[in-house]
Amino acid sequence: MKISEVIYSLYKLAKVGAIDGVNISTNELGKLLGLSQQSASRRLIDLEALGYIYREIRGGKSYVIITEKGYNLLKKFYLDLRMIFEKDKNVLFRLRGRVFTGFGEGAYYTSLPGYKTQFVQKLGFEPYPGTLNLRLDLESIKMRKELELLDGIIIHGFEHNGRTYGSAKCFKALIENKIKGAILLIERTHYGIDVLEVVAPVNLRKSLKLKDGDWVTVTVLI
Amino acid sequence: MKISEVIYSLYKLAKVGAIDGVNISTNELGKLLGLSQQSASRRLIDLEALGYIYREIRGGKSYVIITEKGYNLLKKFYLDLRMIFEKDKNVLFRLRGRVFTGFGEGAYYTSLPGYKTQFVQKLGFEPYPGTLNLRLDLESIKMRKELELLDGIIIHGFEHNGRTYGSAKCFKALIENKIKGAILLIERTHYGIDVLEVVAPVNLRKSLKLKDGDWVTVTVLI
DNA sequence: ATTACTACACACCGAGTAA
DNA sequence: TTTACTCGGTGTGTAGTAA
Repeated sequence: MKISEVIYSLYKLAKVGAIDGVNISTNELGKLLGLSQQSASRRLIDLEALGYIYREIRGGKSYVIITEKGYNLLKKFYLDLRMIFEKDKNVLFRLRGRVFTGFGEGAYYTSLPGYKTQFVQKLGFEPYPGTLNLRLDLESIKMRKELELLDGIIIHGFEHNGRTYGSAKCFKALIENKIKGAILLIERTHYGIDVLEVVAPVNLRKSLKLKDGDWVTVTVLI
Repeated sequence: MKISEVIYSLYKLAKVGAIDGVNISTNELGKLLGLSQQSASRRLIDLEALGYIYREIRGGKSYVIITEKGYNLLKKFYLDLRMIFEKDKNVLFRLRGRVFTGFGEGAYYTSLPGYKTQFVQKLGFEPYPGTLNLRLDLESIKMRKELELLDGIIIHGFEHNGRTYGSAKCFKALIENKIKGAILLIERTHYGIDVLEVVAPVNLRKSLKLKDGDWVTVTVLI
């Protein structure tokens, strides 16, 4: 059996739920694969013999579940295709969260020369003293976790008068499709992973007329 | 030629750069595909005849570039796999666009019984008569193009009094993280691809206090 | 070195059919 | 209804070879 047929069959099976297990007749499968009932039956037999699926008869129909071997084969294809299609695209996340008032320390940190000079040099703007705090929605928290894994712009920590100041990872971002700024993933933050801190050259609260509870969209540019 | 072979061949070709164009001998391609030189040669001839690749001889070798038809086929395969593997992330895309006033025909179409009953049945709500028109930003237009390739919820066209009404593809969506509705990709629309039409059970302009030029974020859900 | 034709072999598909 | 066997036709791959 050709590898292309294995992949195509696993793909069609996965599409109807065979990763978690699916009850399907060979007739139905045949239609999905563009084959006769007889050929679909043989296809299942072959896939099972090769270890790509597990199969049994349940209620007269075939119950099919893709094995780990089959899952890994299909996933490798998926990841290859992702490389192909997402390679030279500005990978983009769009996070969304509600404004809230934080501890007010953002203003202190962003005005420290040890950080400020790095911001100017690496982000191209002098940050307005203070960060905009957003409490992210569920999907944005997932995206934030992916951002943690990515290489961003590193703002290095430093030591001053015996006190250490932690480092942060930044990504350039567009706030509300209007204002260029950056998001900060701060190493040692007092906030949880559901909080995102945003900096910009201007006072975001004022410029965008924001008040606590307002939703803000941040487009991360990579 | 079987579709599975077409996809597999395009995948291997894309992997070595055939989306942008690649110089490859039939011998090399044969090795990639697990075929003889002769079969690889025939494979290229067949793919070209079917319109999936463009091909010419350059410097003694075959220069191969995947056509739009081939690209779309492979991309659909990729997006399907993404749906399969990323289904636990239930956000597909986050589109963003500015409100504008359209021709006002949305109200007419959404109130037609031929469409309305399908909306209720397939989307689970009766649409407020009228659509919200959004002019998308650049990144959202790219996302919209990807949505065109995906399987969505199909609203079928129909004929009434000798006039035909086109079909549309829908995706459930969350507008401004607040209101459940759907986006419409209309088959025969008067607008360009930079326009997205949004429906919801309520008057979105009123509920979200929107006016022309306001930015709106639409989260497309699986 | 290339591509790609012709000829032939065989793997694969579907019809018929059994269970 | 199912699944899945046998068997015959054919699509697809390869070898040989030309250009």
